[in-house]
Amino acid sequence: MTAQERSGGDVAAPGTTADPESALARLAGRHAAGYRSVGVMAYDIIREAILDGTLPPGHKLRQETLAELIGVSRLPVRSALIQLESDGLVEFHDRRGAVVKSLSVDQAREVYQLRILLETEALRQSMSDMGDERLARLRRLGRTADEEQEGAGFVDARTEFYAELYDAARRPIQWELIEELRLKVGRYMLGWRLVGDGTHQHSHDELTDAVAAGEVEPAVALLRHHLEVVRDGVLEMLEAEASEGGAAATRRRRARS
Amino acid sequence: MTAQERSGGDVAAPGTTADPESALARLAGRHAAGYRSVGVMAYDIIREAILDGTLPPGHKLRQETLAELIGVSRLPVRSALIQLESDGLVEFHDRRGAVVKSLSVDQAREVYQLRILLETEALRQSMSDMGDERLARLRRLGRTADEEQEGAGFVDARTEFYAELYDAARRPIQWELIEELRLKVGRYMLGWRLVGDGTHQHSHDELTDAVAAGEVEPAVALLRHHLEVVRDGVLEMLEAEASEGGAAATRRRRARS
DNA sequence: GACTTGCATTCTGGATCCAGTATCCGAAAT
DNA sequence: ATTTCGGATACTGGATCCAGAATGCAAGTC
Repeated sequence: MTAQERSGGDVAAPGTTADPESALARLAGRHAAGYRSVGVMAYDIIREAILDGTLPPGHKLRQETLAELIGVSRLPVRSALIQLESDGLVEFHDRRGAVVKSLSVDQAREVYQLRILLETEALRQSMSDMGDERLARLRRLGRTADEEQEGAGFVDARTEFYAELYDAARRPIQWELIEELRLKVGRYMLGWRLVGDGTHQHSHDELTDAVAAGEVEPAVALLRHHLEVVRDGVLEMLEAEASEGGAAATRRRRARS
Repeated sequence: MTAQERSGGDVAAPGTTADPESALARLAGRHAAGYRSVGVMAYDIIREAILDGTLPPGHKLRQETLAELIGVSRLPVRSALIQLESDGLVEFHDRRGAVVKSLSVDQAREVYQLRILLETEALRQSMSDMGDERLARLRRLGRTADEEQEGAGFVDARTEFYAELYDAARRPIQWELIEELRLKVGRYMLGWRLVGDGTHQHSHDELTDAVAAGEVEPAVALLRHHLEVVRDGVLEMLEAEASEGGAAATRRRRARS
């Protein structure tokens, strides 16, 4: 019972989400199974909680609360937070703890600009060296990605698909950069998808077809278009959130450093 | 691997030769001045030690040794190592500690491929929105970068120059990615520069001229060529090191002044 | 009644301490 | 003599403990 009523007055004021505590506890339960080190478990749990919206942007991350929620000491939590800072998901305010980093509209635009640049190039290079067995894997993964609907599995399936599409094994650094960018917008992506109309459900399959046919420019065009559609959705959502959420943010007397 | 470390140079025997120990101790001295947190100090020290070659690739990083060398506890060292892992400079081997990550020839080639892609694009965008005062700063920084010769200042000056050239302030994420890539090859860059013939000493100035004239494609060509030259130098060095140093350098420590 | 200042609470960052495990060396057996 | 098994060593990862700093509250004063 150490978590007082502060949750009502401090951070969780915008009542859209049920309190992060219980949701995060469930996450911790799912992840409870064997991990080699609790540090990476804490990292995975917090990371997933941020990505699926359990911990919304701006949320203050108290080390002790997270620690007892996950069931470990504060130390692995700190390790996890440091990693997440390098990932660009959380932000440290000197001596005042960490908060979930939020993305400005400009930053989101920048991310998609970079993703288009990097991923179209990755696709070109990947297609210049495409074998049969990679193609088969790609088709299987694409189908799975199109089928998976719910949160965690959906993200994982998509990730595997793109890892294969961009030949992550042979271009690890390129893939690392792309993953970094995808991570930054991951939390907003999911939110967008919930309100999406499903028009682009089968984009993976289409893309795979073009790749299988060896038609580079059409495939690149498809990919670019897909990214642009997602970008527009995310930007729209962010802009709405910025104008409407501005009042709430002001209500919280959060001073910036 | 690195049998020499365990044989005695690592654990005890202080003041043997000009080992990483003493060099790192000097670094720690330079950095001793006021830091808000010792964690970031440890990070800076170890990072710099890796980049300037004091801690060569493959070197085993014992937490306790680093801790007492820097003069802090093991905990901030761990924090620093975690951050450096995210930066791609060190590598953790489960339960067996961390080592300085080395770059394969393929990975180096990939890095430069990505740098050319990202940095030429960054230059194009930056030049489409170039003001007078940015140009002035750029010229000043470029001159400084061409003048600075010795290690630390050289790297810093170059970084500032490119930060201005690519308009890091207005495109923070793009700059972040570029920095990440530069970091990965930073350690090898320096080694290459020591044997460089100085032909490209004034590359910053030339580039600034083209940028000032507003000639986009010539400027991009200059930048690309510069990167290609550096890439070839680094790759050449890495290949030589891989073939000749493979057997000898593993067990025999590399003497560095 | 409002503002300022001082004190108490709380939370982060750091240090020390403890347990688990991987490596290394030696001894014994084949 | 070589190989394998067991114990000792030592290092990493985690937990608990401690100090410093920032925030919030309250009391006193203008």
